[in-house]
Amino acid sequence: MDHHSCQRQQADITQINRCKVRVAERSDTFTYLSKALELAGNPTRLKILYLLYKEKQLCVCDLSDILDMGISAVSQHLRKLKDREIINMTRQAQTLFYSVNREYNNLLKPFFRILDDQPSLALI
Amino acid sequence: MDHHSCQRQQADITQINRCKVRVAERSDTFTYLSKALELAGNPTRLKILYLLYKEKQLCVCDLSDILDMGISAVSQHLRKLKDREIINMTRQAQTLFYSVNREYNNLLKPFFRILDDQPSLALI
DNA sequence: TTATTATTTAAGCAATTGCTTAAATACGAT
DNA sequence: ATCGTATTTAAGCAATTGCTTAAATAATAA
Repeated sequence: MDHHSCQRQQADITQINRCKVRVAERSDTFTYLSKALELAGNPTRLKILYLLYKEKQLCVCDLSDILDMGISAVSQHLRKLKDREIINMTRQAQTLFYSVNREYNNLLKPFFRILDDQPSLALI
Repeated sequence: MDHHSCQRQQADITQINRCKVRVAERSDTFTYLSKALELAGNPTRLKILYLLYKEKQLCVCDLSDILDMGISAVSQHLRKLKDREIINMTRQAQTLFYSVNREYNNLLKPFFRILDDQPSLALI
């Protein structure tokens, strides 16, 4: 479908075409990044990811306790993260431990750093 | 409401309490970051943000052309970004130009860099 | 085997998202 | 004033999200 109903007279055709190329060339990267950001953009999931980053590994039960949420609700967040391979799972007896996948640990590190640098409010 | 129905026997109470403190101390930062990531996590909005970053400023009409989407749809994405002050707006005659707010430009720079580093598929 | 513990999965539902279409607003030119 | 251009805003709706509750699965212990 065409949408170019709006063409302002001073539109810079060169700029518009350059932008179309930028987007087209990076199509896969936009998909990759937006899927990761979409998942990290939920406050509960961002907390889960940060906690896994700090503690190396946690189980659904720990997270349920920490976040004061139902186990099932947390489990479903973990499932979404696991489905996109943002986190890994390992079993130790009955307990399933989750950890952040190395690749995504690096991708999200700038945000984890911001959370690390957070000055403690407890000092006020 | 209490949710701590699950208490595995080997649960590390010290770890759980440490995590609760981590989350509580960073409550505002989690909110701030997750709101930004939530907005950047939509593929259309990530493209808009990257294009504004590269081109300094664009109007809704340019973006509509580049992304092959209706002007109204793009305008509503811009509104969400403007409401959270992720982008700024300046008028030049009839045309409204949008640009990325400096603070969020820095916050999202790691992702913009990944998009910049994207090897051109045109070379294959 | 049966029970217990730890967890996932399925079903259901209210709230939110992202689009479409149509109406409203704002500035500029005649 | 009136018209054209550029854009936002409102209304409506299908699709998705994130929770709850209840049922299913998996490993261990008795």
